[in-house]
Amino acid sequence: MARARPLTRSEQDYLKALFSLGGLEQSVTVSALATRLAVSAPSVTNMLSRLAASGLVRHAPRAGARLTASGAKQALLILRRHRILETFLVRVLGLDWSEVHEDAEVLEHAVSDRVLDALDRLIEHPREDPHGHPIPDPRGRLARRSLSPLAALPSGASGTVREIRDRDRGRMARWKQAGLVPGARVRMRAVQPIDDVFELDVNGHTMVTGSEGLDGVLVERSRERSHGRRA
Amino acid sequence: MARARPLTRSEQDYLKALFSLGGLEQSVTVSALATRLAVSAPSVTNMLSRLAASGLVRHAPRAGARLTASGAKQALLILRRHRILETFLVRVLGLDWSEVHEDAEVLEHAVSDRVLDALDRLIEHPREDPHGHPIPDPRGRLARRSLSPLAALPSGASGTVREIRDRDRGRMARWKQAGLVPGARVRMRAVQPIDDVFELDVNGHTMVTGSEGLDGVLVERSRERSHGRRA
DNA sequence: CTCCTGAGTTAGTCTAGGCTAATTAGCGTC
DNA sequence: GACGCTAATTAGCCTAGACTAACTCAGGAG
Repeated sequence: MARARPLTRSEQDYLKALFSLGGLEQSVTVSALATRLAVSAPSVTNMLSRLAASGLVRHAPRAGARLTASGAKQALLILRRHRILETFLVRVLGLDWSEVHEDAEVLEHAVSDRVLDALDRLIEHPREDPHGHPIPDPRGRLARRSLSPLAALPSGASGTVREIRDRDRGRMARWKQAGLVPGARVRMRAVQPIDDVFELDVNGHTMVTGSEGLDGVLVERSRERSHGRRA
Repeated sequence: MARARPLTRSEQDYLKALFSLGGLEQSVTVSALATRLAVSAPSVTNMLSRLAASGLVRHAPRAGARLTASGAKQALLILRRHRILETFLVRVLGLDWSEVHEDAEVLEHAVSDRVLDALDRLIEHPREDPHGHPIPDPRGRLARRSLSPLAALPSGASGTVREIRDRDRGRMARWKQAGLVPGARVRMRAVQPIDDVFELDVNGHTMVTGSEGLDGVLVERSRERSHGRRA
């Protein structure tokens, strides 16, 4: 429970991964963490017990790990730094939103609170980062939204892209080129589940694609003019 | 001589300290480095031999260490990052120039080349940082200037402040308040070496001070209207 | 009910980069 | 020329955080 010293870089990375894989409730397996962080399973077990000793995670042997309230708060504060940095990198430095992730990943551990606040002020306290992800507030609270994967949109339904979650830079760049960015209006023209082919309108243009990674695109369903087969 | 992997953070810090204490020519003692970096002497010996093995410093046992050409280049490139960051922190984020050093110290190791270039572009490729220090060019070349410590100015002589080198934040803040910043015009009204009292005009205002730390203020002597007792 | 399999843990090693304590090498003094 | 001071080096240890190899346990197949 005693956690006097500040979190090390690795500790922060584990907390972030834990949050991103399991959120606030779900528990995450050792192997999922190992894959995500590109480390071996023993490294994970080892770090988890240390984090458990500081009261940041709960770790039942052979049953995965889950963030405690205090761990979740830390994770959200790191996420906040990450997203503020990404927004800065894109909006002020003009870097490409499909490529800033790695930079933010490093800087989030290096930037002092003073500099972070100044950056946040400079970009005028945005609520969302360039991928459309909501930015936690300074106390670590995150706006909840109910979004669905683009691939789950029934044919005929339409919505607005809200988040891009993919980790594949190439794919993100392609999507960006196709106009599939946060804020874009999309309509599912046709779904052929057998062939795994999706035909959709993106801001007027038609796009045909397989489902590969399409669940990394989250949309907000539109209520109006719902002439699709909704339940 | 073999140096495949990128420099670690500590290695970079040692190179920077070596440059700042001994420049390109002079050799630096182990204890000076230990003091500057706030580590023990054995740690310094240890790191020096590693740097020597990578061909970045020359280290004769019990005779101090000196940068090699390649070490000097690395040091200057790090200095470049540091100074670009300080300039960004002051000019864009509006932080106080007497307080940005620590932040730059951390960020210089974290910022990618891509982000550094973008920052440099944003601040329009300055030649000097907010303390007046020249910024090395992208190939690690530093403009040479001939400046003298303010305390060495004979009475009657005047000049322009070019650099503030102090590491004491409080003192820097005081100087800043008194107008003793890069670009300020100063004239030495009177020097009383016995009492260690200096009386000077700074941008019109008169300032009386002891020599304490005054050699951290570097001025460029004016040639014109030299009615002081110059040699 | 036993056995196999695979996920997870334990044990032991490595590297970077610190540390303290003990030793050595010069250098100045007498 | 011996003495002692201080700077530097050596020796040995520590922590964070990784790794591999070897062991263990729980859950599904038979």
